[in-house]
Amino acid sequence: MTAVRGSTRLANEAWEAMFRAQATLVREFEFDGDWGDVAPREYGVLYALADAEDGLRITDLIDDVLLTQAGVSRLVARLEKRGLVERLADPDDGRACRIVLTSEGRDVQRRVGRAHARHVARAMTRALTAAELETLRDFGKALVAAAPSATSQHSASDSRNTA
Amino acid sequence: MTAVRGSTRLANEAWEAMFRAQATLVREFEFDGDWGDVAPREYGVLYALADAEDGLRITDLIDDVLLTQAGVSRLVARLEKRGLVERLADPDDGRACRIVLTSEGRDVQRRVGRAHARHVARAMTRALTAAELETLRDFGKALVAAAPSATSQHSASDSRNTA
DNA sequence: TTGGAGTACATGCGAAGTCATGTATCAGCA
DNA sequence: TGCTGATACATGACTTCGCATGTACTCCAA
Repeated sequence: MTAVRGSTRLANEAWEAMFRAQATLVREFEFDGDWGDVAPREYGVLYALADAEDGLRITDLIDDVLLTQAGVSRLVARLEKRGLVERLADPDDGRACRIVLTSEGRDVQRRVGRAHARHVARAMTRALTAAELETLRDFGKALVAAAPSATSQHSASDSRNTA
Repeated sequence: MTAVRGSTRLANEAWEAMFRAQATLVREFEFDGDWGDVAPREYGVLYALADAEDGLRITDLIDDVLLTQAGVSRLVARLEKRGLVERLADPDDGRACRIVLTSEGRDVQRRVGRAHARHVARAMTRALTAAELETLRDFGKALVAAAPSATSQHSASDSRNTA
């Protein structure tokens, strides 16, 4: 009803601002964060696994670390070689494997996670108030909720929901 | 100000929501966008160059495409080989080069840019109102403004402590 | 003017990612 | 049961990126 034309410009400004903010902060976190010897993407896997009681499958991790299936497979292989995760056979599906944290992997996740959370909190609160953070969180959730759920780039028409 | 403890959780929720939203949309744009034969990162270079009358230097592009100096150098070399950009000698600095769009590069940028802008607008407006987009844009700018400005990691022996 | 430190860019090399494809398993149907 | 297509994962070939380093140029101070 209102001017659709003008909102295109506004929408792109908002996207670009969000994009740059994200990029800027990711850089800051990568650069002077306490990552120890785990790369940010590796930490992403450990973080995702930390909340999964029965482990996760390779395909589940794809959405968490923004990588292709092949990339996740190799990343998990590296983490396994370093003793941070373990590959177990999936009891329900002979093709799949369940990735779980080893106790060392859990230690690393907790240690890095705490430092990272502090860093994130510092970066966010130095710019936004609590009320604004709440609003930003809601915006983020709304954007994800409004997105078409199929994210896989191999099976193009996978319409399953995030568990 | 308010309880720092509780706001740590909120700040991390906001960060994660923003992170996921960005990742989700980037995926969507990459997957079913009209990129033609230019990768998203390559488009980032063309986009940055589109607004620069006198071209940009390699070091200017670093912040735009989120790559190291070496990465930008190679990326520009590829684009040059494909005839989309051109390297000119910088009249003011013999070490530097000014990257400018060729006419073909400008065409590609415009075509891809229009389609991309429409896609971005669609994704943003389907979740947020105009007022919310404005707020989100302001949040993004605030986050960038509050960040420690120079995060250049391209100078090899920069003053950083490897933990 | 000149020597040394700093900056802009390029490049060798290894790490890490994607694409295409292969193997094993699952699911549905005759 | 046997056949067909889809799914989960691994892997070879290739591309791309970062780190370390090299080269050429600029700037400044003595």
